Amino acid sequence: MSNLIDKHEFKDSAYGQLARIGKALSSPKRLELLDLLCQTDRTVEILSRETEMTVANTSQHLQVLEAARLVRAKKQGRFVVYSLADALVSDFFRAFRVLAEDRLAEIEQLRRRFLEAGADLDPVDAEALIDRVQKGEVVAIDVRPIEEYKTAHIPGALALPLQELKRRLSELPRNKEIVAYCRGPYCVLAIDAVRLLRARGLRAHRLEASVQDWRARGLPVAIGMEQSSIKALQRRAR
Amino acid sequence: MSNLIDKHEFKDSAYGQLARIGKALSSPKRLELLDLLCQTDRTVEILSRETEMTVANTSQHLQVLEAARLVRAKKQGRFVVYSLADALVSDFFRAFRVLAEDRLAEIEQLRRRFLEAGADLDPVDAEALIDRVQKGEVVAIDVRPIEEYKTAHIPGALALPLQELKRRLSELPRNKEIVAYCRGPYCVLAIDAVRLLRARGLRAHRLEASVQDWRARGLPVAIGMEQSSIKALQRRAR
DNA sequence: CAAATAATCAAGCGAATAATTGAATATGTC
DNA sequence: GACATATTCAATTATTCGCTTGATTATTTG
Repeated sequence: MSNLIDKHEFKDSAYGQLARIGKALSSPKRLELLDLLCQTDRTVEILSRETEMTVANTSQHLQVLEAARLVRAKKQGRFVVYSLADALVSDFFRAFRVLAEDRLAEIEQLRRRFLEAGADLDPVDAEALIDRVQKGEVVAIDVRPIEEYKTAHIPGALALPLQELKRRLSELPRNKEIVAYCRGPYCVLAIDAVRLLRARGLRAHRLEASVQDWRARGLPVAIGMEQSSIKALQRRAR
Repeated sequence: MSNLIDKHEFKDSAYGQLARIGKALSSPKRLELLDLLCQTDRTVEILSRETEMTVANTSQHLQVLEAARLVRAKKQGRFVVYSLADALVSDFFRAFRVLAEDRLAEIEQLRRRFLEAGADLDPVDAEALIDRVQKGEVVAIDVRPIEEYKTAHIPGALALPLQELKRRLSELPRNKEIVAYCRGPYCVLAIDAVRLLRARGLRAHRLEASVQDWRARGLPVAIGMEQSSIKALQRRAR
């Protein structure tokens, strides 16, 4: 009977365990890491570069997330690849974001202040997008790094990472509307892409939703590379 | 253009705002307060008594929750009544608890160690409960404080706060099965109730679900006082 | 208007946390 | 087996957090 615990211990440690998850979500940098891992798996070094932290610091934050069982570490050769512990975590993170945006008007204000310069980057209606892509009315481009595209992307979207966008402008039709998307509301890749495209005289818009938001609405998601993107790569290789 | 912000500021403060919610959820005591407020509104003093904290400390924690817009304070006379900012918060808290239980096996172990003494307090099948209550096969009792019962309870359940249980034992039929419920998995009221009833020779079981869990499953919820509970009160008044 | 009550504020202390730095541990390559 | 690379560990510092104590601000009651 030595391992019996009393009411207070029970309550305190039950809430204490819950708080472990809360603590993991209480640091901006950890949330950024989690958001990145929602897109695709990554090594410590890549994560440290993307979040602009030292490797040691990144490693420590990742260990906090791991202790809360939100992410998992897997050793591959001399790399350690971190990934979400479960798809449920991605869903939860989205719910967390929605709650936060709902509660904290400050986030919305921030976004507006940031977007002010680029005028309206008119968010696009998600439901209508797939049809218009299939009909060839618009070209959807995924401006995230290629690994994230491979993990999951919007069906019919062209893989066109922001870094390559300037060099590959000729691949885009000048007479069609272009819709760019990235990791979601806090990601600036699509915003940059739209600004660049508009500066070159193209009709570009931004889809604010991420692939995860897309999936959460019950819309289909594609994985791997698509023919159109492979062809584009081959054209460039020549 | 002075209020424009750059990418880094945007990203940092967006995640910073998110982290405010995370911080609010990172303290066991704050989670306990939130869990209590999911049941019903309360004044600072009552909350401080229920969580066994000083009033000043309770007040401070509540202000953190308020800053994260998870709860709302309303001055009523010389009391300040805190309540959930929104019903969404209750849903989110449940999702948070589910995620935590899913991730942290430690919580389940804790519960098992705690329940060991009382043997199995056989959790009851929620779906079947309503029918059995209506057919008169079982008596459901809500052992939370009466205010929480009034805010929301399982239809047909008798309001029988744990504190009054000992005195009002005679109201319970000795030949029927009794199902007690309280605030949910981390609440010990129903556990105590079942132990007491069993010690008196009654056939008692515990429903682990809270009213909120009940509602989340799409099952009906009643508010206010029910006839059966009012009659019981009147019988006692005579 | 004074007394009592409810809640908040302000100051202070010890513990926990985030980030830096440099060393240590694996792992793969020459 | 020496070396380079990826990651973690350990020690340090500045900051933040949780909690206590005592004073202060509202509001009701006598």
